[in-house]
Amino acid sequence: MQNVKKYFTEGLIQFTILLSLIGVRVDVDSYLNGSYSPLEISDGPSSAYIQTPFHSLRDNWDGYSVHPKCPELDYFFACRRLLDEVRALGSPIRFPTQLSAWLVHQVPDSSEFREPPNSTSNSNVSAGLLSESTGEEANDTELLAVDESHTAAQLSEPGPYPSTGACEIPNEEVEELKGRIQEYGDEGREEPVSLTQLALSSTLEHEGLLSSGAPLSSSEDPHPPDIDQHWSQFLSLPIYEFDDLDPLVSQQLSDLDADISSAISQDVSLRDAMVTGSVYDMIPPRGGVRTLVARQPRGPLFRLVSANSSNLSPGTTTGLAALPNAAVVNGTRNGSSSHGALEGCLDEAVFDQINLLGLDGCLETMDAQLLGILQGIDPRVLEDLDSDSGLSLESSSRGPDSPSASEVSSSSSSSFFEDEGGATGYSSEVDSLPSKSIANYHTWSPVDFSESVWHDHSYSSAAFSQLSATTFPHKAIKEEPFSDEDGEDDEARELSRDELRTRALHVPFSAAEIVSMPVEEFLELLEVHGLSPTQVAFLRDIRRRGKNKLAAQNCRKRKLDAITGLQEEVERLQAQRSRLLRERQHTAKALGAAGQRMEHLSRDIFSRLRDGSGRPLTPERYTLQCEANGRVVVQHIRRPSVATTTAGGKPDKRKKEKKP
DNA sequence: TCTCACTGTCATAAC
DNA sequence: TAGTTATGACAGTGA
Repeated sequence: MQNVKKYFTEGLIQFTILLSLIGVRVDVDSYLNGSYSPLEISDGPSSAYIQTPFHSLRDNWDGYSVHPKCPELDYFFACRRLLDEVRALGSPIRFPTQLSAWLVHQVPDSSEFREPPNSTSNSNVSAGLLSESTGEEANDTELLAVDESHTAAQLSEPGPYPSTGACEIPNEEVEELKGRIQEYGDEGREEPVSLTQLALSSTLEHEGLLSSGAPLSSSEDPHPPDIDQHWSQFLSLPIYEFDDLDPLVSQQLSDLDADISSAISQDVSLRDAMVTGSVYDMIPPRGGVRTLVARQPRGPLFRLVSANSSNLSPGTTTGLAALPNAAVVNGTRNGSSSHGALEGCLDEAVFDQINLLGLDGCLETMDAQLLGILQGIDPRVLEDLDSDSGLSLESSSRGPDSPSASEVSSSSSSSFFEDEGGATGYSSEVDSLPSKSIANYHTWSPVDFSESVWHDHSYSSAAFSQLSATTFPHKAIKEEPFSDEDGEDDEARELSRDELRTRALHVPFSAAEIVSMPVEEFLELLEVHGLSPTQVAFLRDIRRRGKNKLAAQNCRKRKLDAITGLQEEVERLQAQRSRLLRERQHTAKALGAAGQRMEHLSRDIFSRLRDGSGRPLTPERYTLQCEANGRVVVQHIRRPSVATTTAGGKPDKRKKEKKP
């Protein structure tokens, strides 16, 4: 990781210094504002430039977000060219990136910053970096854009740069500074808080990405002209793989090419590049056949799709849409070199098949092909079906310790694709498919190849009906789009048994399709293909289980929603109760206070009033009444008041007083 | 090893 | 009557 950071920083520093030497201003702030990366990739006549902001890269990588075109990247191409030239100079230089930015900023009036960039200033900058780099660390190492139209507003942005962040540096000072930079470059890694580390610390935001990427510096790059390609490869790697790339830093770039050259294609079209993680779209049923459009997420998928689909006519593209199986070719572990041969085999074969088969032809040939395939089904499959058909098919109650567990596991999922070595799981499936079933798959191109990769045993209730987005590009793909054999095993584990069986039976529909298709289509399917009773029962079980699975998911979701709603209702009612209790207490206090004030006022008033005989009126015998017109009258209490606040003996006194 | 959450499946009732 | 939906119950699985 340190090496990668070193190379990354070196490139930026060299580029920056070069530009500063030739008097070109480099606007880091534009990059800071735009969060553009200097690491744009891709070449070619299509100009489908892909910008790769590191912030978005890390955030969106799981979502396969490929960044759209950005016309402002024209700056970056010039920048990149210069960067390549700078890298070609060799001579690694260690220097904080932010200091580089500070160096190259130019403003007409640099009076605000008079301190020359000497070692003291370096220390100051270092301190500034230490104290302020946290707010800028997300941006300070990404892009240096040549921007002659740099505005003062941008320059005046707060940041770790001295004053306005710009100064004019004489050439001799630059030379001196270069020497110091070289010194720092030689010493930076040994210093506890070196400038290099400071620069690197400013890249903490991208540390995960840069932690173990490919070598970036041309100083150790035996193939400087290939730097873009290496960058492309570097950027094409998922974040989680970067830690695994540390050893690659010390390797030759040729090795790197061999390892990850397939990770991304240079000739990827924009449309391919825009493909996101949602790799499937459901095509409306046509002729009783639902089709899946396989979108390739990225990596070699781009290459395969772009290389092949570009040769396909619209009709054949439709054929591709009708052949979800083709996705397995590309989906077979993107970037996994271990499957390169298999990919090539499937790629060529399947796309040849695609070229031969259009959607129309596909539909017409399904029946005949199905009949042929059903005759060629692996006897073990039929045996399994015979022994495990109907509702008791593949009961989940079989535990691993059950005597039938191994039998079931081998018969239900692995045995169909298990090679002689007994390997199980996804890898075995992938490995064994070409040897045992590739012929059948070629014969049955419509068979759902895609689910060899984007299988999911969870029919997302919302997405399953549409078979879009969430069904096949399941979480495993999103989490480990470039995973190795472990990821393959995960995928194999996530491949539902029904999918496996469906595929093993070479039914021209995936389990998802069988479940989602209308009953009319399903019945038509059963009739048209002339399936055996066992196969009919199998398909019905698939449909029943799939629907019940959806129902169970919906049911559980409803239950959870109900529970959640009830909990929220309880919380709401509890809060309401607390509020009402508080209001009641408050009201009681207010009422008591008002009663006391009323009593005081009454006593005061009565103390001032006299009856006809000149005796003072007592509140015990008289009361004040407010009439509707606002008049306040004194009324004689004719009967004892229940609500009186006087002592318990007073009513008796009133009674006594009233009696006379 | 136990617990818990999640999931798939089966059985059954209701529509 | 067949198909679908809803739901309880059970078991497997992984954290």
